[in-house]
Amino acid sequence: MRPVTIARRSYHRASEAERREDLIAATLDCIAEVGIQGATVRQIAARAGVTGGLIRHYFSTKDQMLQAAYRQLMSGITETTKTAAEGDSACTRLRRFIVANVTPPVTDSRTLSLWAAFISHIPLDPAFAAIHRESYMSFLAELEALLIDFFAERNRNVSAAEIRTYAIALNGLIDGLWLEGTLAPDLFKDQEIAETAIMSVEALLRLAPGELS
Amino acid sequence: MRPVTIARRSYHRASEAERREDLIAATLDCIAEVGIQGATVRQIAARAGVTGGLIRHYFSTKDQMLQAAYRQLMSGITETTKTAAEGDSACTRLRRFIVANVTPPVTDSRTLSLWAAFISHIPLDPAFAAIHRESYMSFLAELEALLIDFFAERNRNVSAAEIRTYAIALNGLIDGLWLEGTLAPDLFKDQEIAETAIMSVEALLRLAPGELS
DNA sequence: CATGTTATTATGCGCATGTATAATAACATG
DNA sequence: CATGTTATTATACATGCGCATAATAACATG
Repeated sequence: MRPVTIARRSYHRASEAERREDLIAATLDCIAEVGIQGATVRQIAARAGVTGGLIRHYFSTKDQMLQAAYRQLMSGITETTKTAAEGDSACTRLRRFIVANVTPPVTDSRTLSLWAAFISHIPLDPAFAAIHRESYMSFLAELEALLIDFFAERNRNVSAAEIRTYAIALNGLIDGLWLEGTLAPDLFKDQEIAETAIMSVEALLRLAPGELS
Repeated sequence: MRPVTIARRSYHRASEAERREDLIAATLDCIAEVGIQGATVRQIAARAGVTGGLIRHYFSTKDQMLQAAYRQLMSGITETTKTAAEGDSACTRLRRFIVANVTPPVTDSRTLSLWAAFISHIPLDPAFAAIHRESYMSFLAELEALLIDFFAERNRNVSAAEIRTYAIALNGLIDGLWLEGTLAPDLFKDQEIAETAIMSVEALLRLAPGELS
């Protein structure tokens, strides 16, 4: 046999940060499109434009890559809603925060599919449970801060314990409406979920109807 | 070679109904314990006490078995809470229904893990979406019936549209509290979730504090 | 421009997967 | 008690999986 030169793919050496980002993005894309079962190392690598072996260079195991993807998903959601919650008055900020959580781009079937896939791993793997806990507590803290400002603005005296209870209830309501509104959007009229959210929060906080609008 | 008699497992011929039930139960057990990734045909069969090949005798594909399992999971939950919602007055029935939804055995990490695993398949597979829709609408109908009775009992006139809005909001709240209370039970004091649920529903329905207890 | 480092490709291994098919044990029926 | 039906076991097959390792192309450095 004479020596044969085997053609080899040319490639680009990326920085660690951007390669990791690409791999995580590809992981999320894969899970969203073909489920966590179909999100194989090879598929993810293909979607990221690299070959399978590279993954082990950035993540010691596939599971660790999944955890990184979960972390990024949740911090992305938190970021989006936090950005939406801006405005002059505390009332406006609270309203915008609520609406943002039950409106696109947060109500998106891709996001939901990803969220659920990771949620189902929480009882099986402590690492996923820790990530959930962190993002849940951060969400709760954000909500509590908004509520404190809101009540201060109205000179209504509310104890820390009450704030916490309100935050838990509001978070539950928002989560549930987000879930159902995203899972079966055609069951609801346009804006129905957002309007229901606002009306319900007014009631939950014992405000007068329309006080939040 | 002389003829060899190969030993073969002895077995019991079960009725179609009970075998299907066993297989579905084994499927749910498997998903809950090792996730949807680990729930392989062989593992499920082993847990049901049969060999792998049998599954194809009852389900034409693994996916169809998963769908059957999802259907059974949801109808089980619906059944449990419906049974809990009994009592003399509509007020009692409504209160018990709410509490049942955020209290064991419904708040159970096994149930949650199963629920989430299936939810994540909804955007990927219309068959799962149909099952979700059916169970959601049945839940909503149950809630609306309870609310109609409740308002009738108090001679409070509420339109059908308002009933629907209330049901959507209550369902969201219940779902969300169930979710968070089950995912991280240690974050909450004993009964905190159930008490928050009752207080919140009172507020949502614009009742006086304590009116539901 | 030569050299060393390493990010990336390429390839292989052992094993598990879902499904198809043939043999057979269990039971129903007459 | 003989016979036919079929639920169940057993086995095989092609494929894909996660992970390990060796070769190499790309780039940084002097």
